[in-house]
Amino acid sequence: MFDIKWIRANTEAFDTALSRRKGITTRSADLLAIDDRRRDIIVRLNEAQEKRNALSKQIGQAKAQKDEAKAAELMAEVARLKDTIPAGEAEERAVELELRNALSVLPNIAFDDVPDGTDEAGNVEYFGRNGSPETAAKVRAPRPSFAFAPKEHYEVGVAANGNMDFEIAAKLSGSRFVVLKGEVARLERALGQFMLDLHTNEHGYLEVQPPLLVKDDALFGTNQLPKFEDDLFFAPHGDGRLALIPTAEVPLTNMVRESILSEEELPLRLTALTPCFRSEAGSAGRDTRGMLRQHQFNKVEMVSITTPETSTDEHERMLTCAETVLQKLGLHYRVMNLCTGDLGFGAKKTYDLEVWLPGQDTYREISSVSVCGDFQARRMDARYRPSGEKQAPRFVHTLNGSGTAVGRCLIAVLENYQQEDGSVLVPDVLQPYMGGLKSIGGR
RNA sequence: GGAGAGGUGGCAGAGUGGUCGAAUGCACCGCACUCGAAAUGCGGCGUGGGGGUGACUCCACCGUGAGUUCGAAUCUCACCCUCUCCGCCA
Repeated sequence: MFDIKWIRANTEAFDTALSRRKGITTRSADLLAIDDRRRDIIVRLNEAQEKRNALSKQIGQAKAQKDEAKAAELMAEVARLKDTIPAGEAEERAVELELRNALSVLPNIAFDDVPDGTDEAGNVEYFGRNGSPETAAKVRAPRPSFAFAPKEHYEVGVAANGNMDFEIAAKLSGSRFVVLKGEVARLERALGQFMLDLHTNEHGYLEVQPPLLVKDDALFGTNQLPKFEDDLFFAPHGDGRLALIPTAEVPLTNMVRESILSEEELPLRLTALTPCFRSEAGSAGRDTRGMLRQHQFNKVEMVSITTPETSTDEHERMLTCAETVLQKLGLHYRVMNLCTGDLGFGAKKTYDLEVWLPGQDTYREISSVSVCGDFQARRMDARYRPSGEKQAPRFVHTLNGSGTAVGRCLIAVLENYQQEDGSVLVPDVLQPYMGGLKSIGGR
């Protein structure tokens, strides 16, 4: 969410930046008109309150001096303000809500180095700071070659023979659910454990087990509300409701909401392995086969809370953390710098990791790493106090990234490591998590 | 679910109708003392929003929301949360 004062001081920059965003017609003038009304109301209200306060103080003094006549006279004077103050307060609340509502539906503005574009076709491949296709090729696994036609993940023998069961899942829960069994279930677990261990042991993230049900306020903080309510599952609770988290970004990021951290605590790096729940409204017909797009999936999430000065560096660092997962798994992938048309609501810049799926003969998103600036911090009221000289609190910057989507990573392993006989080789780094198994689904 | 206690500034903790945005302690910052540090002394130190070129000034905020009152941290009501005990339970 934007700072109206900043908009007022930077109308042109704001309008130019916002016009890069798809389908947004709001401009600074619309917002400043609301703010002008707000200020008018505040000025009038404050004057009335000041008068009331001054008179009330005099009443107290008059009563202390036992001057009842004067007190009565003053009370009559205050009485004339009686209606204007509550009315003014109601007006102020209304216009402040109006401004907040107008601001809260506006997407973040993109960094200058985010490419323009209307959809994913406008995304630009990224090879890291000072990177190139050559430097990337040194650390990334090459695209695998097959002596046979590689199958899609749900067709690979070890999965197709009942260990990835969509029929049973449909009986339990309907479409877009899956039941994993046996070695495939274990592989899913191994992937999650591997990623979590990597980020906690080598990347400095703190492991967190957050609630999977959250309040509306938390969802507002990380931009799911008010605009993306349809993507969520809700559970009734008391007179209200709780939402099943669509990503651990929600609880992890909101852990700092309504607080003032000390600068020494930053950067705060949090990670969690959780199920994620998405209703996938509007995705009817997309990716209906296999477990690419499910209502429930596991994901390892990384969240960083930083100072404004360090957030862009942290973004590159977080990208590297996510890439390391795929590098260690020996999976081929590419990184895309998302264009303005594909950028998420709260992001200033996003890198997508797209893993190679030989069965689909295409790249598919497996991780999304975003820097949000102070956009979410304003919504959450999450600040930090700079160290050193006495300084006012400032909003933190927030970042989030998948490290990575476990379900999709399972797909990638099945497709990339499949053998002609339907078995799947276990990547070296996963073998300790698989009791030393080098292959699954073999005879 | 039942009973009781409580929610005040970064933390602890006073404050039960007016001069309280709020004592005191800790933490923090500055200065003094010191070779330096500790200790000590002095001073400073909440957040947000208006107005003013500025010095400055006004308003709001003591869990949240309503209410009583000329005036509410303080009184009333509802709700939320935390803690203790009991019950139930993975």
